[in-house]
Amino acid sequence: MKTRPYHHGDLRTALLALAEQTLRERGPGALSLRELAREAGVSPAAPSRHFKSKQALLDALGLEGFDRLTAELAAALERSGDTFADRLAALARVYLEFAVANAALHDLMYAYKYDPDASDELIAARRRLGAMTAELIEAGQGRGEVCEGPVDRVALPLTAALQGLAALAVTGAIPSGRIERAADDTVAFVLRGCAPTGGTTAASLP
Amino acid sequence: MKTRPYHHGDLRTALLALAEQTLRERGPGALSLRELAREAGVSPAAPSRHFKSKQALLDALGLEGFDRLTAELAAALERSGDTFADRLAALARVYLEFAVANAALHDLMYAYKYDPDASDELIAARRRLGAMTAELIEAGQGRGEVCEGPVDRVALPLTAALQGLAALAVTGAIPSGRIERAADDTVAFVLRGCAPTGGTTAASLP
DNA sequence: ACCTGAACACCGTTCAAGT
DNA sequence: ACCTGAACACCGTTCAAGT
Repeated sequence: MKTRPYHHGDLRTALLALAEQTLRERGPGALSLRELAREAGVSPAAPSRHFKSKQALLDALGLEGFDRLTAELAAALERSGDTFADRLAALARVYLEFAVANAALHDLMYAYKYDPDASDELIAARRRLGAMTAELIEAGQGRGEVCEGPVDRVALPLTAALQGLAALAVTGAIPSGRIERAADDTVAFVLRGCAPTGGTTAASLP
Repeated sequence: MKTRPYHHGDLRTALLALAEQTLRERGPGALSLRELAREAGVSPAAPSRHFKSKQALLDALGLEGFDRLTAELAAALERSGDTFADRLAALARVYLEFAVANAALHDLMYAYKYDPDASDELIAARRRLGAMTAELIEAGQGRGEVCEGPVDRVALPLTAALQGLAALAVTGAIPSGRIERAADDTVAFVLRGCAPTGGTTAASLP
């Protein structure tokens, strides 16, 4: 007779998977540690062995999100062309897709604002993502397709535009049928913003 | 002898004020209807006469935030110069200031994503804010300082950049000492993005 | 090492009853 | 109309005890 073993097997992973499902299907307000434990067939106190608090579980979930997003972006850049315009378009497309397809998770990833001692790992993951766009811009500067100057002065507005676009899409400010065009418009907008001064735009370079 | 009257006087207003204070001082996670009631010197059931649920109180708070922000922006535009560059800079400055000074409230304003039946008033308030930037852009087009075309195709990227900038500032991605320069950079970035095609930028017009 | 059972101090919401 | 008191069905977290 197949009886439940005393040990779950991999409760930590199971809890994370269940949490992500709940997040996706019923939003962050519906996420309860006790309910997760029930769904995993385990006592209310069991999760505390793997996550010292509910916030710790949320942090772990957010970290997973950053890792997945970073991997998807890296893969997309791998496949993309060499011009700054091509690479920016690829980045924007994948980022927006991720944010829309994982709206609640994407929210969580940037919601460590009120965490008393925000998880260091989470901040590090975010920094890794930031490093990707910095590399993108430096390469663009090397090709003469992006205006010169400290990377941050371009990276910040660029990141703001992309993240803001994702926020608009997720909150429904953009009708879902027009998300792709909004993305194209934003990429064109950002390209003009990044263009070398006093000359042609990056998009019009050979 | 001064004894507490049976009626509070203006419980609704008192609850909203207490809620905003808690939000500001201890973040959204610390917001409890019961605690608010305690602080107002009233029974746990009393708030339900004024807000049919906790979410309804949050919606009312968000609505208040939109009203205040809209008023501040309108006042700033009133005082500002006539060029698109001037008006955009004024808008950006005030918006960013508001977001940073009211971080938790600003968050709340855009957090109706998972509200089952998102408050219509809240959506309307947001639309009013959107109308302000649309007017800004149309005026800029009228002066030949913004590229032609459907307003949305400029308004969306512009809004994305400003909202994204606010998000970066609030989450601490921008060191608080460099927020003002980041704002200036973003305004310059947006100006280039909005500029009439094939010509000088809006910033360089007389 | 991993989990249970029971307890503690909280929640939001509802509803009869009071003023 | 506005509020109280008491109840209901939940929470997150802790801690001795079990396997």
